[in-house]
Amino acid sequence: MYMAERILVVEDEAAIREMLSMTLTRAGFEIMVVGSVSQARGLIMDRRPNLILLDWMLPDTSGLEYARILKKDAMTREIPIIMVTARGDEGDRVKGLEVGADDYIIKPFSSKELVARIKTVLRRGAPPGDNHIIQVDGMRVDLAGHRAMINNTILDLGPTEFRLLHFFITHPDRVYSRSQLLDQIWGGSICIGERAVDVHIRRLRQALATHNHDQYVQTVRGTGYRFSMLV
Amino acid sequence: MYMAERILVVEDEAAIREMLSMTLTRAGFEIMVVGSVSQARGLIMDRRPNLILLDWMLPDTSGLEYARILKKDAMTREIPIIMVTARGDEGDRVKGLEVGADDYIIKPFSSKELVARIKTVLRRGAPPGDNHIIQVDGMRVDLAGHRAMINNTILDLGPTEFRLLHFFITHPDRVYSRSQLLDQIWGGSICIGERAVDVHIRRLRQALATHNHDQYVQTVRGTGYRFSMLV
DNA sequence: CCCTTTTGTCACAAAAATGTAATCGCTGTG
DNA sequence: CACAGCGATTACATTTTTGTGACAAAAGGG
Repeated sequence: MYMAERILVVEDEAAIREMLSMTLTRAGFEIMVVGSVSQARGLIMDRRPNLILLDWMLPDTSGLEYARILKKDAMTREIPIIMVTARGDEGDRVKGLEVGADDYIIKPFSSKELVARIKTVLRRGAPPGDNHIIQVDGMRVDLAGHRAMINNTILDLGPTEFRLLHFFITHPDRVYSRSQLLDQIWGGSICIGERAVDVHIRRLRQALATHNHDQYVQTVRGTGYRFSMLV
Repeated sequence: MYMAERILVVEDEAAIREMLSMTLTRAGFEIMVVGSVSQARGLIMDRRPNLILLDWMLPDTSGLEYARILKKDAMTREIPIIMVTARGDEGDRVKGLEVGADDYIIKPFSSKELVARIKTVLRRGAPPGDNHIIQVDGMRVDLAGHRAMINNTILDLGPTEFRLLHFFITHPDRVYSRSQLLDQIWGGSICIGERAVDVHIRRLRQALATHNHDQYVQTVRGTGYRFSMLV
């Protein structure tokens, strides 16, 4: 099962927005489009994108500023950013890259070029050397190494269980319904019975249980599941 | 007292030069910037750098050629080199590594990535007198001699397997997708089926298995492969 | 130009992951 | 206590992904 990469487009010009959504959808990406940084903030926490296409000029905060914020927050640092700029000014490009953007593209651009760059950046992944490891109470999730550990013992997880644990550990203390989890972990546009979530929750619990950490995955009757350190 | 590492940047594009000097200075390096190989020659004797950042395309001598010269001269052989290549030159990177470059980075790159790579290469720093041999847990990869050994026994590897092992051993504990490996080891602009990676992984494993070191090459289902000392 | 080595592809085998459905078990309610 | 509602568990068929061996094309080396 191929899972589409999710791209967040932050762009205020309606015409460009339209063009982008058509191009990217046709290229097989799942896209979310917003017109301002404030809208982006809300979305990004709930539906973490694999890449952000960020316009330089925006109505509220400037794209540059937002990129800086994103790259400062450990939560979002890993998400690659492509800046979209109207000017060909080299100075802008330098500033953009300096803030931590991964690439930039100058308007007007061909859709082919855009898609090519997006694919390159996605494939490149995070730079080597900075192993962004999330660690909570003896539990570690290493996204780059695609490994989960408890007290230095490697946890044996299937792909879906790994994604589930990663999602949970980055979104603790909050209940998610089965359909929300399907959206988040399986991707937006799939059709799977909700009960499948139960099964994967169980598989995750089983893996955690070997180290007596299964109490962190909690059932909220009638609502869904929650990951929390508090018992 | 800590002495800043000195980096020589050889780059002809003014914009990139500017970005590099700002980035590297802020990262705490002492930097020297020149625009051509001939300028570099003069400087390098007077003020020996700890690392050279070398553009692939230069006005006089090509970066590749200069790297070869540097690596041939006993005086400069120990200085690590990072090649900077433009998108599209990717196919040639193999040559860069073979000539003795320690790493390469593709334009455009984020400043974060660059700094991370520089630090990695500097940390790796070859002990004096040692002809660039990377050694981990009884495994040795001798880039100059194009040989790999385990416990003083020479491993019989094909060229591709050698590059694969070299890449893995210098980038451990991190999963790489098949397409990333194709990029890194074969070069970006080639068209090869992704499954070719499987085959070479297998050949590498076979070679390592004769010394019971094959468990280090690990499959991460649905994602790619990883080299790690941790089982 | 012949011979050897290296490479990439393919087809099939093997293994692992996944989603479903049937069943079991708990909990609260009337 | 029977029942309904909901989650837990299990088994299993299916699908997806990887491993493996054979093979022919390509690349080098004499």
